[in-house]
Amino acid sequence: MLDDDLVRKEAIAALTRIVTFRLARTQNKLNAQMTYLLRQTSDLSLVEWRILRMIAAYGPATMADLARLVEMDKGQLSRKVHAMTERDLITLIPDPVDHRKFILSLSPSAEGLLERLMPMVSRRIDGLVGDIPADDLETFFNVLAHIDRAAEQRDLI
Amino acid sequence: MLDDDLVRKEAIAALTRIVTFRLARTQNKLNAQMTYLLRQTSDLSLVEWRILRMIAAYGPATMADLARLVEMDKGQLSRKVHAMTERDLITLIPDPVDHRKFILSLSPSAEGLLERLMPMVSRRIDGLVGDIPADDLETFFNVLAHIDRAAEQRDLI
DNA sequence: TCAATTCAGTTGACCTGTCAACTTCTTTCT
DNA sequence: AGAAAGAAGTTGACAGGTCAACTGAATTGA
Repeated sequence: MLDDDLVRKEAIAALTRIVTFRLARTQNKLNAQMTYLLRQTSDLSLVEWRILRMIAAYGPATMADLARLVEMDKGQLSRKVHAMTERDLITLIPDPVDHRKFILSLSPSAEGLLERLMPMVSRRIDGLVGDIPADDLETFFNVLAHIDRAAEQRDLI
Repeated sequence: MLDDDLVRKEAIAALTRIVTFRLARTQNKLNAQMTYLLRQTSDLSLVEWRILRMIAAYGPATMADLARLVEMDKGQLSRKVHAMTERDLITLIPDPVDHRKFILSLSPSAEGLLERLMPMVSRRIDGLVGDIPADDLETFFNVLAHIDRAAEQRDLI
C-alpha cells in the first residue's frame, strides 16, 4: 500500500470515528432535550410521545403497522400501548374483521394534549433547523442517506 | 401570521420531524451493523467495543476520564469495567497517588483482539464515508454541529 | 377442505441507559 | 489542623431496547 493511500485511509478513519461518535452524541442530546421538554409540559415519556405522534400522523392503525413504520419492537409497543390505554391516552378497538388486530387511535384527551404541546414543538423545530440554508440541509440529508444505506452492509468480515 | 410564513413553518416542521426521525434511524442501523460485525468476529458487545477503543485511543486512564470523554454513565462504566477485568480484557491498577482511582489499560489479549478486528473496522469505515466528497462531508458536519448546539436549548416552554 | 404456514399480539428474559444515593478519599478554605 | 466541599467509584432501582418463545387467528395451497 502506498503512503498516500495510508494517509488517506487514516484520515477517513479519524473522520468516521467522528461520524459515528458524533451522530450518537447528537442523537443523545436530542433525546435528552425532548425528554426534558416533555417533563416540563406533560406526563409523557419520550417513547409515549413518539407513539402518540405516530398515531396522530398515520391515523388509526394497528400495532403491527406502527411497529413497522418506526421500526419499533412490537413487544415494547404492546406493553406501552396497554399502559397508555389505562391512562386514557389511546383507545383500542378490536378489528371486527381480523380478530387478531386492534385499531389504535388517540383519545380525546390525548388529542388535546398534542394540541397543547404544538407551540413548544414548533419552537424546538425552529431552533433545530430554522436557520440552516436549504442547500446545506439538502446535502446533510444526502450524506445521511448515504451513511444509512452503507449501515446496511453486512459482508465486511 | 401570513400564509407564506405558515407554509414555511409547515415545511420546516415536516423536514425536522424527518431530521430527528432519520438521525435516530441511522443511529440505530449503525449500532445494529456494528453489533452484528462484532458478534461475527468476537465476543464483544457494542458497549465493550467502545470501552476498549476508548482506552486504546486515550491511553491508560481512569474511569472518570473515560466517562467524561464519551459522556457515558459512570455507573454503567464501573460495572462493565469490572466484568471486563474478569474476562481479561482490561487491567485495573490502583492509582498509587490518589487512592480513589484506578488506572485502566488494555490487557495483552485485548490488544491482540483490537488488532485482529482492525481490517474489518477499516472496511466498515470505508463503506460508510469512503466515497462521500470532502465538501459534502464538511457541510454534513457543520449542520450536525448546528443541530447539536440547538439540542442544548432548554427555554422553549 | 384441512394441514402447514404466516401474521398479530403477548409475555418472559436479559441487557443497556439513566438517575440518584451512598462511601471513601482528596482538595479547598479558613 | 480541621471542617466543608468536591471527586471517584459503587450500588440499587427502574425505564427502555432487543430477542425469542408462545398463543390464537387468518391465509395459503395441495
